[in-house]
Amino acid sequence: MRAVAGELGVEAMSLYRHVDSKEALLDGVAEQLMGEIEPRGVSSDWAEAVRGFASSVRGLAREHPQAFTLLGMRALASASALQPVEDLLASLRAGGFTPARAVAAYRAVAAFTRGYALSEVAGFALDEGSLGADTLGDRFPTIRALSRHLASEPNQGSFRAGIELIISGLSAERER
Amino acid sequence: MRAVAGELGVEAMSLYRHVDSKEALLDGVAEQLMGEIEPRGVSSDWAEAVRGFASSVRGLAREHPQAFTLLGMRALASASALQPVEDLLASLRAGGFTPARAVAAYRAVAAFTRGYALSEVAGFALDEGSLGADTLGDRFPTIRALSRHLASEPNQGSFRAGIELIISGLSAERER
DNA sequence: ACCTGAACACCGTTCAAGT
DNA sequence: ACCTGAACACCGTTCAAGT
Repeated sequence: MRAVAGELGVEAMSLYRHVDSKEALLDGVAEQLMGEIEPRGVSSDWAEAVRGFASSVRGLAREHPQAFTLLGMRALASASALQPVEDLLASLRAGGFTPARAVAAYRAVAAFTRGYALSEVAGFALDEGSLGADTLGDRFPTIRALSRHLASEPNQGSFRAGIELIISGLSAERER
Repeated sequence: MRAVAGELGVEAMSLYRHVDSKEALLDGVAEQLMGEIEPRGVSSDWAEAVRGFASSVRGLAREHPQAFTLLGMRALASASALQPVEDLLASLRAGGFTPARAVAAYRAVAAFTRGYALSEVAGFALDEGSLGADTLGDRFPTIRALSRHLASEPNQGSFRAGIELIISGLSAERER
């Protein structure tokens, strides 16, 4: 609070005229962050809407890695934070998903995206350097054998592959 | 630190004999938490290994919701935290995934699981009560229409559905 | 209405000193 | 080797008082 106030050229106590507590202020930051996602409207292609939602959220994480952490364990319910959710759900419904399946699809996409973005911000950190190579070889032969792949930069590819996996699963489900 | 020390019947400064800082202590808690997952060994059924990994991690979140938050933004690399990862990767390799595809599959599963568990701990909070019903109806018609489904308790079903989606996507990919 | 001084009850951490 | 007293430089927050 003191730092924020300092940035505004004011004393810490002044902030309490405008927010109830530090936690409420951080809630506001998180909502503001989600509000940065530019609305895409309802897409006629549900898979494209999934890709758009996911890459928008990941973009937030890359632009504001510190603040993104706040989204990790907060349930947002402000108007600005809900627009992207509305658009995605509407696209899924328009794409032929039943209400129950649209919600399930949304949750799967949101969970993957949130988890991936947080992992990326934290650093995946399974490269060979971060462990004693000896115990690694003995106890974790597979991790050792795959260390080259695990160490590769968390890149666009690995993220895209994940959402395509989910989209592929959703397509299969939709056809049944 | 003062609270932890109190729990141990000791003064706060004593802890610094054993840990470098509060952050290091929290790293230790996170690693201990992951270490609570009982090893399942290498499964001959990769899909079953995916289900086991995912439900183990989610079980952690439900048993220790507060501590689980620590996993949200930490990259773990301790031996105890790596055993479940080793087992899953080994099962995927044994199941016929190439090194690159096994790593991609692991990342997708881990990201979804982490994201879902964190959302569940935070509370999904998209029920009708958490928003002014008026603005909801006007600006977010789809959320409003789906509010009954969105409000439903984050249950076993919604989680299972998500991993089955990923497993289904992985199966399709594996066959290509 | 908005800001501030002074104060309260805390933090994590260091360091010299104790046993 | 392990613990502690005292102290430092901080926190978030309240409240009466200022303009």
